[in-house]
Amino acid sequence: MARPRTPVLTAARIADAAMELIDSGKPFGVNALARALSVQPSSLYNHLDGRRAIIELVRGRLVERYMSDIPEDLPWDEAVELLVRSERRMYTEHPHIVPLIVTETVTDAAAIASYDHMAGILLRGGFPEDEVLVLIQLLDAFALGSGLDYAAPEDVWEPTTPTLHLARLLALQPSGKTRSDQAFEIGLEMLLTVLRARLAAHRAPQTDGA
Amino acid sequence: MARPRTPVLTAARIADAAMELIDSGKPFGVNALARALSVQPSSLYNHLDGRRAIIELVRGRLVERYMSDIPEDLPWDEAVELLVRSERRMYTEHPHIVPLIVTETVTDAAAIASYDHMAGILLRGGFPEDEVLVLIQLLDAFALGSGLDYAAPEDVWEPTTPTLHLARLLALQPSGKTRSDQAFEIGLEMLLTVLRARLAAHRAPQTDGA
DNA sequence: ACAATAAACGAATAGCATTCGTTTATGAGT
DNA sequence: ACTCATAAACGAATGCTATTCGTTTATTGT
Repeated sequence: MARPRTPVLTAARIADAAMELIDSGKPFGVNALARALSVQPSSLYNHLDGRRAIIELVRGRLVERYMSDIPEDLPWDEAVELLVRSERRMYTEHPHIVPLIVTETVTDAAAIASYDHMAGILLRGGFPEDEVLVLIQLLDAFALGSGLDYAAPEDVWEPTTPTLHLARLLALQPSGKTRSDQAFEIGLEMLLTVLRARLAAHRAPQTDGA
Repeated sequence: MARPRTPVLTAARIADAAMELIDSGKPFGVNALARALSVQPSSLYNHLDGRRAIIELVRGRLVERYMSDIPEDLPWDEAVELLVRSERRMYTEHPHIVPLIVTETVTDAAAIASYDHMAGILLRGGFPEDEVLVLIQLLDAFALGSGLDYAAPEDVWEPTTPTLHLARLLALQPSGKTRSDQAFEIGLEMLLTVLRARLAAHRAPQTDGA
């Protein structure tokens, strides 16, 4: 086959198929994706720059789907809560994307824009410039870890040797997902609490009576 | 060559070579490791169970090296601080291990023991059983993220499109490592603060005047 | 109409992890 | 001391992977 009369592939079609392949749980790869599209692997390179680009494309799709539509006029802490909840939902509903994106540099425009959005929220909230990045990173790591834990807590820790506590704590809770939900709520509440406290401390640094 | 008069490989030798290969920054793989050991890839399987086992072995080595020797009689918050600092140092001094271990289930005995140790500290500190795991996960994710950021902040976010804040915040600080150190100190202080506050709330749940 | 580009294929490359059969040396048991 | 199971190496083979390159042909722009 040479150039087809009507194009077989599009970045969008590739992204859709990639998401489907990833969500199916089958191992993701360029060749496997080409097979799913009934196309030769090399054909994909006419539309994309290889594996990493495909993953970034999928990341962008998900970010657009889950992280857009955050109202602009919310108080900073409500906006942060909404963003973290959205990000976690993204991971819990697409858990197989997580191992693929955690090891890749974020270059996708929508994803960058989302982090930029978060930066703006924190800056407008009053956090100092040299703190915003670490806060974003902290919240991001929390959302990511929660998503991973939701998908498969036993895929995080798998004790083979006897433990004093860990095995019991892992087995303690009823359903893994209910437990993970509770854990997420606890963690989110803690993070929001500490953010609010820290902001208050910045606004009134003299009140610690030193 | 058949069986050599004196064994060429040992699990320890393999682990050493694997650490060296990983730390060198060259791509890690079974074949590459075998090449570094002047051995056929298949020979490694006489001592180990493949790639994942090698990575877990290296994880264990690092955990033993960095996470042991935490005094038993410290107050819980000092012990937590020491553990998180140790873990972060582990990642900052061996950044290339991070992408390898984040996607692998923790099975190594020493690593499990370390998390178990942390669980014991938090339980003895007075945290409720159904909170300990999420706290460990939060601290772990923080240490991991900090280590990654220290090694290469530009490997986390790489804006290609113009941003309102992110690019400026990334470029703001002098040296990446100094910035990352400050970020780590801020994050750690926040986490310890929120842990102490939460523990106090557990001990005196009636004081919120509901 | 013609040239440049776009988009497919197919073949080839170089790497990967893993398995299997073969060889031979070592160590244990009698 | 002899035998035999085991240990530990090799080498070949398998079936993946990502990527590049040349070829073909259809479409698009001038």
